[in-house]
Amino acid sequence: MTNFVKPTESELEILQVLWQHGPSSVRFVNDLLSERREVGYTTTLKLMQIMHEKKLVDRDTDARSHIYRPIANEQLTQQNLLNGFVESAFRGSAAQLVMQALGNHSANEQELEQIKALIQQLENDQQL
Amino acid sequence: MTNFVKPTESELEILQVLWQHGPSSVRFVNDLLSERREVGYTTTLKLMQIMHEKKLVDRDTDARSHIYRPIANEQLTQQNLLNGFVESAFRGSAAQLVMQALGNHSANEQELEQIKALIQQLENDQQL
DNA sequence: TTTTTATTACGAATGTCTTCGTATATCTTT
DNA sequence: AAAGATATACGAAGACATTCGTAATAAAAA
Repeated sequence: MTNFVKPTESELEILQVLWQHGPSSVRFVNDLLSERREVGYTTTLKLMQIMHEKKLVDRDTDARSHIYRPIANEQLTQQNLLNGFVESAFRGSAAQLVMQALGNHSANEQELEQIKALIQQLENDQQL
Repeated sequence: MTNFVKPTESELEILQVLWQHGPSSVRFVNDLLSERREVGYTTTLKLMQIMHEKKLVDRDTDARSHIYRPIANEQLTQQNLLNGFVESAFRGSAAQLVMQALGNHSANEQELEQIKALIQQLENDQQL
C-alpha cells in the first residue's frame, strides 16, 4: 500500500476483466467490454496504455499482441477504493456503510451466514 | 429516485456540510471547508452554483447572502452512491463489500451488535 | 509476392471537474 | 456621502478523462 493510484471508472472496468480472466490482450478485453456497451478498439488500447504509464498494469511485449496483467490484486484495490468511499460518502463510518449495504442490497441466506461468522470472529478476537 | 445525479467529490464534500449543519450560506460552507484544506471563496461559490444548476441543491435568494440546502437527503444519496460503487468495484456483490468493510475498518462492539441485530431481522423477514 | 488484416503508437478533439480572477452590485462603517 | 467590505455572476484557464482517427508496422492470407 505504498502509493495507491485510484483507477478511473473505465480503468476499473478493464481491471475487472483482467482480474476475472487473467492476463489478456487488448483484443480480448475489448471484445468483452463490447458485449456490454459500445466501445472502439483503439479506445480500449489507449486506456490500457495509459494504465501502463500509471503503473496500474504490467505488460509483456514479446509477442506482437501485448499481454496485460494487473499489478495490484483485486482485494487490495477494493480495500483502497473502499477506504476513500467510506470517507467521502459515509464520513468515515464503515458501520454505517455496512448497515446501508445490508439493508438495501439483500444478501442471500448463505451470505448472511458468512457475515455472521465474520462478526463472531471479530468479537472473539476483541476479547484478547 | 427518479433520476439520480451523481455528485462529484467536491460536491459531496459540500453536501456533507449541508447535511450536517443544515441550510447554509456559501460563506459558512467555505469557512468549514477551509479548516480542512486550502480553498478559495469563489471556488466554493462556483461549485454551489453548479450544484444548483444540476439540482443537487435548492437555494433561497431572498437575502443578499443566499442560503443553500440539499434536495436529496443523506441516506438516499448514500444508497445511490453505494449502488454504483458496489457495481463497479465489487461486481455487484454487496456481501463481498460488507465482508471487506467489516474486516478492515474495525467497527466497535456496539456497532457490531447493531449489525447483528439487523441481520437477525433480515433473516426473520425472509421466512415469511 | 502482393494484398488484406491486425496491432501498436500517437495526436487531437471533446467533455467534465476544479480553480480562480474580475466585474458588478449591495451592505456596512466611517 | 464616501470608502471599504462582502456577495453574486460569469468567463476562462488548467488538469484529467474519454473517445477516436490516422499512420506505421507486422503478420496472415491470397
